[in-house]
Amino acid sequence: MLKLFTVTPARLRRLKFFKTRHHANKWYIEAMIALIDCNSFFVSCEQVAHPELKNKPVVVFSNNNGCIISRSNEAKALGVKMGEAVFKYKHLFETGKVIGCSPSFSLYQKISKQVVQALRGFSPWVEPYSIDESFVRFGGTDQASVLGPGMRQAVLTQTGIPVSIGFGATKTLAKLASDKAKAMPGNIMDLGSYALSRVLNTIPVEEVWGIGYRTTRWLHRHGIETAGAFRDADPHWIRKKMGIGGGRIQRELNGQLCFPVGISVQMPSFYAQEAAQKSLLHSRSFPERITSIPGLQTALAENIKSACAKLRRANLCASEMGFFIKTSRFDSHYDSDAWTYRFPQATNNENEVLRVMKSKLPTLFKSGYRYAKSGVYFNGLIPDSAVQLSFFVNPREEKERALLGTLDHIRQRWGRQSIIRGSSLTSV
DNA sequence: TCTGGGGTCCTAGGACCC
DNA sequence: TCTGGGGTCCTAGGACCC
Repeated sequence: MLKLFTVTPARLRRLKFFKTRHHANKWYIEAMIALIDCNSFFVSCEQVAHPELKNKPVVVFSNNNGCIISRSNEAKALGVKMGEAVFKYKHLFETGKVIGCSPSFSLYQKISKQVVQALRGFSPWVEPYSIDESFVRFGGTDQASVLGPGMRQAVLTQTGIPVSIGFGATKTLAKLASDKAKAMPGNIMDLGSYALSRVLNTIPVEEVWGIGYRTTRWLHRHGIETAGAFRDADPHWIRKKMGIGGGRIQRELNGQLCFPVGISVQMPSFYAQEAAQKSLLHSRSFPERITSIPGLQTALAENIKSACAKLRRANLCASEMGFFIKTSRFDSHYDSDAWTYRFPQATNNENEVLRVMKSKLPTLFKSGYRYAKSGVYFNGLIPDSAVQLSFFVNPREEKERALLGTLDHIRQRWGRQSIIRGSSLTSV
């Protein structure tokens, strides 16, 4: 229930679409929120593209085929765990008991958009939350028992992707419901229609959206083990100890809407046109450890080129950049160093970024360290049309801009390695 | 000697999410 | 031997201003 405003009779007539109720001298508008969660999304996408993989134990690997990021039900049944290193299941892959796929993120993004499109047929309020999840808002008079199977069928026919759907009065409750839905027949769960208090008392508090590892440990120390116990804890104490975020989660568990649909907490970057993206990061683990400055420089140059290409594709410029190098947290000495730099003028020109990186890298580098990963990030993103041209425009600037646009074009058409700079060959 | 009470903006780091 | 990549939000503390 969403406490919006004092409801006058005139407003009430306009809001007939929603169910309203009166409680403790306040009017509430009842909304119903659904969270649609694609089942084993990356694997399901691979099965759409390669139907012969259906009903088989299949997993999708991360970049470098390092760890497992998606599993089919058959693979789960064989004991393959989410996020685990691939080498731990070497025997399963070598004997052909489990099929492993390298990831194709552009395929996943394409199908993700199709899923969102299918959902838009049911409500104007669809908020993509992650690559495989969307929130959808309905009016209080809509029936979950009708909408659930309808949406599930529509997504399946239009995209081939099976989904689980959870309904609740708030995003937090809908999220919990969708977790439960995975184990329900039909993959649909309506927490609004259940005896909510009893269900919440059976759910471990760490399963609540926004309660992570640190908070869970802290809550346990204070004897709060379940979602129900968290909901019933003293609100002032929660607000004081956990901040504004904790207070919101608690209120949402009580059915009071704090995270409206449409205002995204987090939005996948490829939906950036729907909500301005604020930062952009590109990072990669190395196939082998790197121990020299030239090696790191080559890796960072790759990071920078990819990140700048992303910026230009999105017609964005960055006000600030940063880069980092780190060792592996599985090695004996974990170490991470980063440096940020504010541009005199927002840019997406990789040559400028490269210059900054090359000049600063030697001061970050520590000899004797075995580096495992590098990355570059951009903050303060603004549309490139909004970049204020400096009074003293570098005449080279315009030429470089044109050249980069041409390079982007060629790489898009003939592949990333089709054209490279002579200078990038010498830096290895 | 005694030394107010706001406000804003920025940044680094923590926590969490998928 | 081998362990992903990409995001957001909130808070505390410092600088600065009147």
